[in-house]
Amino acid sequence: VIRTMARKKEYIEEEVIDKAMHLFWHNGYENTSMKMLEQEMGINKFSIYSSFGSKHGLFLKSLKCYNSKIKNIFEKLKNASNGVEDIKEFFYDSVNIGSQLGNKKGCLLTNTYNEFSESDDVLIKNEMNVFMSNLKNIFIEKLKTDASKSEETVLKQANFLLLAKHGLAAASRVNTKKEIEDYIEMTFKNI
Amino acid sequence: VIRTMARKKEYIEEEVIDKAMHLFWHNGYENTSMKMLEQEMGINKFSIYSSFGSKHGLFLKSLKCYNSKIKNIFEKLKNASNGVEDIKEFFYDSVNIGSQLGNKKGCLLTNTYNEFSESDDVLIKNEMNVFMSNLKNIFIEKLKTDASKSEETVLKQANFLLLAKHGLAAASRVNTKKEIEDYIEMTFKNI
DNA sequence: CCCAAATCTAAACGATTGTTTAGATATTTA
DNA sequence: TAAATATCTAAACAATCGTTTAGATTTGGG
Repeated sequence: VIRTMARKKEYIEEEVIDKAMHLFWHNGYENTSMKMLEQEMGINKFSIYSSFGSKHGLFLKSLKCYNSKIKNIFEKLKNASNGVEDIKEFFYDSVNIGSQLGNKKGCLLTNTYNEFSESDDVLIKNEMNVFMSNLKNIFIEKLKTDASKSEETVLKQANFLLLAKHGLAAASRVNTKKEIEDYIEMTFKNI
Repeated sequence: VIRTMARKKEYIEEEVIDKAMHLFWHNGYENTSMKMLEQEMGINKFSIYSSFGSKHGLFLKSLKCYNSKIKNIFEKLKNASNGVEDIKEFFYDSVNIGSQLGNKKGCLLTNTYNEFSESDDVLIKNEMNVFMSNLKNIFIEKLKTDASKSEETVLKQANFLLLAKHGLAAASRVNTKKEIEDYIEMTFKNI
């Protein structure tokens, strides 16, 4: 005899993941406790564990949630056709999306990259590396649209932009909008 | 009757602070436990508390220890006289000092800045702000040696370099030496 | 209508956090 | 040498960490 659904969940998983994601974004992984997650998500520990298995599982789900939030600015960059100028706009989009999604600073992925840089968490480090190499490939593709650049130049500039993007995300947590704009403008002067 | 020294300390404070500093540098504040500090410093909790009051106090001492370690590359920058070229060398010195002092990545002050960016720890945030504004002032002074730059340009470039330095320290934790060198070279191309 | 199953609340779990304390040990001075 | 005191070891402290469990509550199918 197959029995189906009994009692229904009183929350929507996507909604509570979104709330958890914002908390991790603001505090980082280690400085976000289950107690804080209970309060922010509006459900208790039992529900969190039955839905996501562990704090770590919830964090991975939050990273995927963040990825889907920023997907459109990646798509925008991919589909654009003005080369370097599009990358510059991508930089602006990247720092602006934080204020759009609840006035958060920096980038959750970059924050995570930094927090876990000395860790040996394979799952998360892999997630980070995929993100980084994807971004680098997009940069390369965009830079290649300028046929006058040698392949060596393209690679060098892609590396430069990758570090600049990483640094910008880190710095944007503690610097003003004006300073950030100046930084982006100066960065692309060199390309 | 005034009584003086009884039993002697079996450790030198400066030495154990140095070891604590390296541990904080590697793991950050929150991810360094008293247990780890006991092992690394080679003394037990009682001694740590009697010498430094608290984990927080020990961390502040570690920051000061780090400051004294990097003091000479700051002095070198101040006393040099080739303008922007000196700042560039300062960037190289900054990333190299980590490998000199025990193969550590990034900069303890920048790591701390990032870890405490959303905290309300006044003492530490103040320490960070002093460091940042000092650095900015040095940049300004160096940039001013080129009389052809307007004051506005000097300020803009100083801001740019400050963020670039911050970003470099963050990125240097996860990037290769080659990528970092490329980044520095590109950064100073148009300054 | 009743029983099985899923979800809820709320308490307890052992481990670890930073911090404190009790008592043994060593050193100095009178 | 004896009394005073600073430093040592090692255990205990309360609070919090992430995780699990026991039991009440709701739901749906037979």
